[in-house]
Formats: sequence, structure tokens, C-alpha cells
Amino acid sequence: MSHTHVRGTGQENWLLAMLPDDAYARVLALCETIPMATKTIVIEPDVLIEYAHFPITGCLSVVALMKDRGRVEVGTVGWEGMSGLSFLHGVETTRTQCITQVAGTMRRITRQDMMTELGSHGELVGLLNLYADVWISQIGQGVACNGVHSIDKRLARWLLITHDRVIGDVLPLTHEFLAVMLAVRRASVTVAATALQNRRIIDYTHGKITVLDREQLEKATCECYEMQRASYEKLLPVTPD
Amino acid sequence: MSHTHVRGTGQENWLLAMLPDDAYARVLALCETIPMATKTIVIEPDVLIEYAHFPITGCLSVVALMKDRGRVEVGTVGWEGMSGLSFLHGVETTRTQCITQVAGTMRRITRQDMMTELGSHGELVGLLNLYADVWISQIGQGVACNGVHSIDKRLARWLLITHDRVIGDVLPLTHEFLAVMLAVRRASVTVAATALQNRRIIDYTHGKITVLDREQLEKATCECYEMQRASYEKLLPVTPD
DNA sequence: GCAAATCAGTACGGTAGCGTACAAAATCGC
DNA sequence: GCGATTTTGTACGCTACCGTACTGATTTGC
Repeated sequence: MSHTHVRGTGQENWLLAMLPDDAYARVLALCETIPMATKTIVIEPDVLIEYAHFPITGCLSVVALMKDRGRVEVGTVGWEGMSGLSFLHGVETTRTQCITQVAGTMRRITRQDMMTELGSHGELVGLLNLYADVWISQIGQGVACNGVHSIDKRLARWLLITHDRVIGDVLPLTHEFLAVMLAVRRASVTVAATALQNRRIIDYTHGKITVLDREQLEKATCECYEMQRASYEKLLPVTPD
Repeated sequence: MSHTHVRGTGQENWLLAMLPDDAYARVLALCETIPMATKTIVIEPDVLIEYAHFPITGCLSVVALMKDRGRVEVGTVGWEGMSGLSFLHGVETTRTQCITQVAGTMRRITRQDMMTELGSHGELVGLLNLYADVWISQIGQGVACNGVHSIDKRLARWLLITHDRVIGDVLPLTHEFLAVMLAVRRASVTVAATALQNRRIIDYTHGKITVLDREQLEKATCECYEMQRASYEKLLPVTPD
């Protein structure tokens, strides 16, 4: 494991794992644990949010839908976070879509159970507050990065972020999908990815990108990855392993 | 007033104005009301936040500082909002800078008074929760917009956002400053601004941009302005005037 | 095992925006 | 009012990325 690598255990979502025992038991009893297939839409824009999702493996993507049918990723949610953060703020719809990016196992809780839990006990509220702060930092850095950095660097950042959120070194992602996430042409992704492959930093076959040399990948990206990672570590100290 | 135009009264910050009388009196007693000069830095990255600021007139800008000394605006705070939103989440530092963009009058409250207020009473917490949700929507749309829209459109959006936050139609902004905010060259701003001026949509002399035809300006921008405005209006219903 | 579908490689002209530079115009300090 | 400073106008070659399109490679479905 690289020194800067933050990885989930694949056993439990971080927010849930950090709950004290009694709160954990209480919240877990409200959750359903389900497999989530790629491209499942878990939140539609401006539609009452049905569930909050806590990924254990796999990850979700928060996506802004543009009028011209364009789509741009705003942020990524993995084992460290939750979809439906609006619930924390007492809001039950959002203007962005949330879609499964990498299939995995997730716990989900209904809107009503979530609102009841948040209204009656403070443990989860405290953790979600920390997560909200991190989320704001993340997407703030995303605004800046999308404004000024090249596709090469943004691709590397995106691979690192996803690598942090899956188990293993294989990311089930097509160039087409990456293009949507980075808001660039599919062809641009192919060019950037080919460059990384030629440098033996990644390898890929159809729909599967393998991270070969994470250290070099970190060197190939912009500062934004490090910023984003640091904002997690400030607030979400990783349990020793 | 244009049909889509949301403007402050210049008398009070919206978050404070929406407080019930007793809470308003209590919070106001904790605030200091001060003039704020352009370019005053109110929050430094990773430094303990001293105050939360509630603009009454003028506005603040949240800016990401890049390692190469580049700067990119993440979002804008005016009469509808507050700097130091982290306090809501129990966090006392942030990774972005907050700087005065347009001089004005603001109320400020110390970290300790703010934390005490948030911990002991719920009225302000409720409003800040709504504002946090709006803020997240705003910067999410900013991620998308910076990713895909042209400088022309982004400039128009930025002028509209600022116009919504100042009293009158004169925005005291130089091209140089706008360039930082949009993360583009100063020369690019001049070209885009000149085009708007030729169309009689704006006028400017050194450091002062005047909005002449707001309706056309709205037509010249991308959907992102409308999205951002809508997210305010959903949560912050404007008092009738 | 073969057809259909998906995914990846590559190319080419077009253009938005960059870095840089320099000069003109407006404003400020005194 | 005059020099110094700030702000704006404009130009030029350059690069990254776009839109589009076509081909080839791999996987999937049956």
C-alpha cells in the first residue's frame, strides 16, 4: 500500500463504522443491505429522495444534468460517504442526479427513517456534519480543477479518487463513461489513457482499467487530488490497519 | 425590476432577517456591524476562522488557492448568505480563502459566539441548514459550468450573480479581477466584455461595470445562472416588495 | 461459433483560449 | 495639472481540445 493511499475495508461504510455501538446497532436495524448494479440511478434531480445510500464497496457519482443533455460529474461518493446528504440539512430533493458508477454493496435507509434518526439522535448528525464539510471542500476543489487543469491531469485525479474507493486495483470503467465524468470527448480520454498506458502506469482492456503504478499516477495528476485527499484525512482519521 | 431578478434590500442580511424576533435580537447583540473594504481577506485557508460574516451590502468570494499561485473562485456570498459556513458543521478551518469582492457593510460574529449560538438555539441552525444546501447546489453547478461553458457565458453568469448581490447596477470590478474569478486571462475578459458592451448590454469605465440591459444579459449566459437562481428561490422565498 | 453490440484507436480540420507583449486611455497622488 | 499608476484594447503565434467520422478489436448473446 502506498503511503498516501486511503482505502476502505470492504466490510463497512466509514460513517456507519464510526458510530458508537448502540447508535450503530440502531441505525443498522433501519438499513437494508443490497447489491447495486452499475448505472442504477439512486437520486433523480428534483424528485423526492427515497433513500440515503451508504456504500460499502463500489461507488456513486453525483452528476449535474445540463439542458443540452450534457452530463458532468460533480463528485464521487464511496465507502467514506453517503448519498442524500441533503437530509442532513432537512432538504428532501436535490438538483443533481446520483448514479452508481462502480457496482458494489451498499446499505440504504429510507427518507423517513433517516429523518427520524437525524431528528432524535446526535451521533450520525455529528458524522454527517464532518462529511458535509469534506464534501464542500471536495466539490470546491472540483470547481477549480475543472477550470484550469488539463485532461491528462484530471483523468489521473479521477482514477486515483476511484481507486481509493474500490477494493483492488481494477476499475470497471469505459472511456465513454470517463468522458462523461470529465465532461470531455471520449476520444480525448482515449488519448490521455493511452499515454498513461504507454508509461506503464495503467493498463486496460475493454471496460477494465488496472492501476499498475499508483505512485506514478499520483505524480501525473494535479495538486487537486492531494487537496481532496488531505481534506478527508483531516476529518476522517483512518483506523489503523 | 426584471422578473427573474432577486435583490437584497440593503437593510439586513437575509439569514438574519428571517430569524424570529427573539432570536434576531439575541444574534444581533452578538454581532458587530462594520464596513468591509475590497480585497479584505476574511478567511485564510487552514487558519482558525475568526468570524462568520453576514453581508448586508457588498459581497465576498470564496477562492481556491492553487499551488502555482493561481486562484479560482469557487462561489460568491452576498446578502443571502454567510461566510464561515463550516461553523454549522462544527469545523473551524477551511481549505479555501474568503475575500471581499465588492466593498459593503457586513455583520460579523466571533467563532465562539457563533458556536455557542449554534449549540444552544435552533433557529439559526435551521436557516444555515437551508443555506448549506443551497451552497452545495451552487458550487456543484459551478463544477459543471467551469467544465463545459465558454468564457462569454461564464462572464455573463458572473455578472448576473454579482448584480443580484449589490445595490444598484454598477459593479466595481476590473477585468483583472474578473479574470481571477473566472480563472482565465485578463485579455479574454476584455474581449468578452467588449462584445457585451458593443451589444449595449453592459457599459464600463475603469473598474466600474454598469449593467444596462439585464434581460439581454440573462439571454447571453448559460443555463447555470438560472439553475443557481432557482436553487435560491426554492429555499429562500423572497419577501414581497 | 457467429452475428451484434460495445469499446477503443486514430485522424483531420476547426476554434477557443493561452502566454506574452505592447500601447493607449483613464485615474490617482500630490 | 502632471507624472505615475492602473486599467483596457489589441495582436500574434501556439496548444489543447472539440466535433465528427471511420476502422478495428473485444466481448456478449444466443
